Amino acid sequence: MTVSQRANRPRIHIKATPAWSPKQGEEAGHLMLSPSEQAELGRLAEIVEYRTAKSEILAQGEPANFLYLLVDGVVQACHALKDGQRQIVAFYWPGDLFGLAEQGVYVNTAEAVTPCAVYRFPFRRLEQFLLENPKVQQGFFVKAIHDIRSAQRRTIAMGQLDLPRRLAAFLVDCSGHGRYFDRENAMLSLPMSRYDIADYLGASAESVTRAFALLEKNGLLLRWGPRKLEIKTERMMAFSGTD
Amino acid sequence: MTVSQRANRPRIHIKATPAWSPKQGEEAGHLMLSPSEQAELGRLAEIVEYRTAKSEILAQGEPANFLYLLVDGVVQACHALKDGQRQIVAFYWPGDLFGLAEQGVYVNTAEAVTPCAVYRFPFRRLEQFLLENPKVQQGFFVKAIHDIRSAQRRTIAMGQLDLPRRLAAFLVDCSGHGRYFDRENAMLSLPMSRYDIADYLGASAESVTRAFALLEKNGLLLRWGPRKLEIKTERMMAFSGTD
DNA sequence: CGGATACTTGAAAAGTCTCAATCCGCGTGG
DNA sequence: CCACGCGGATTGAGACTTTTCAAGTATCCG
Repeated sequence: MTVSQRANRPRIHIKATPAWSPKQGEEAGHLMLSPSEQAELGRLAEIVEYRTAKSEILAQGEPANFLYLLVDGVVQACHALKDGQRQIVAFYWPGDLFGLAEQGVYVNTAEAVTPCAVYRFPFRRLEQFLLENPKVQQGFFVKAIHDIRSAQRRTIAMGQLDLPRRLAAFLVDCSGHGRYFDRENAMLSLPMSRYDIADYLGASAESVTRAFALLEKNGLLLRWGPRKLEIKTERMMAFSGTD
Repeated sequence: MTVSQRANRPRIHIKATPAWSPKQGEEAGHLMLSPSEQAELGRLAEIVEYRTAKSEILAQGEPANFLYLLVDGVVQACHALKDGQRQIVAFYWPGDLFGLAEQGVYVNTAEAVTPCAVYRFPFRRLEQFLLENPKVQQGFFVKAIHDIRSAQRRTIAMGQLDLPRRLAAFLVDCSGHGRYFDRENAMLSLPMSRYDIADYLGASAESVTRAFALLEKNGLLLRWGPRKLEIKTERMMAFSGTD
């Protein structure tokens, strides 16, 4: 882990679909921040880089002092149960916020799936800043609502879809993140392992493999390697129930 | 459904556990609103009452013009899939907000489980009000974060817990809502049917019944009637994995 | 190139679903 | 007030999905 103070910082991009129709001038799928808001927000934060996969960024049960904005890479939020089982609650992609806390304590562990870079905001100062910048706070609010929707979609998938369909929905999801999906050849580079996918889908790794085999048999994808998949996007979406 | 303009309105109570430790003076588990904020917010809203169970409050796919605050009763959010399956995404209890929208359209259908009363806020005016009242907006933000946590807990339950445990967790949840749980006798009055519970837990109604039978056999509850349950709260929490 | 890890496959066991039949409880009308 | 009827709730049996455990194979990284 490296904390950097480099001058040349990436723009603050927060991904979110609004609850209401986007207003004119808004960049599709991203919150709109004015240059000065960008700058001030950026001043609150440090950039931190995690160079290796599986680096732990924050731990379930620890005091929560920071909110994180993922700039580059993929991060997973894991929740450990008493009996040792773990559920991957979410995968985060660039533009996502993470570091969910309850009563001052992190609810999940966040770890790097790939090497990654994050903005790290001290909670207290961020809270103060948001109070003084209602437009920005509204942006964070919209992002929170966006995340509620994602979480609900996931609940629906877990409750109603069988494993092959859940997997299909997951792959469609992954294909929405440009950095790992080459639209040209419909080639998806999965950053995470079968075990991670299994813990995300609430299934065993073996079942995930079997579900992959099924999707391949039905012509929804081709496995060029365990993590190199050619996706038949239309069929995949139709099958998963994702409209 | 009845829209009322009665002068004597209930207080606006929004239930939420904060992400950070509550500050002194905050009412435990509720957002803190000053009397004037209460009054102004109240002025934005209408009170609407739904006198019969199963009344539809808002419908999936319809244009979203209002955000709802549940004052009294129980409401469920149902999501219908293309193939006709339905998932109950959430049950709402007094103090909960509902009416989740995406791009101006409701994502779920909300219907009354019991007769109920709600505050109904026009989105646009509420949005404006929140921009002008950062403290209140922060409150709504905290509520949204609270709801993200609930949704994540649900994901974990769906992914990791078998049906009896999911049911136990659900019952523990229900027992947290005073109006339907008599702490004196540990007697829970379920407002919803087996089918509703099934669609909430992602299971069949028959399986839910069998799970009830199992919990009873193991001494975690007593069924006085299908919807009258004596809960052994400690054992139930221990079993469900709810700390 | 070798070793460790990740992935895949097979077979038996467990959990849940579906379908069908039955039972209960509550509100209605006689 | 009681009998009836209907929807909700329960129970049983067989089918199907997913898990678990065990073994084998591919892949990646040093």
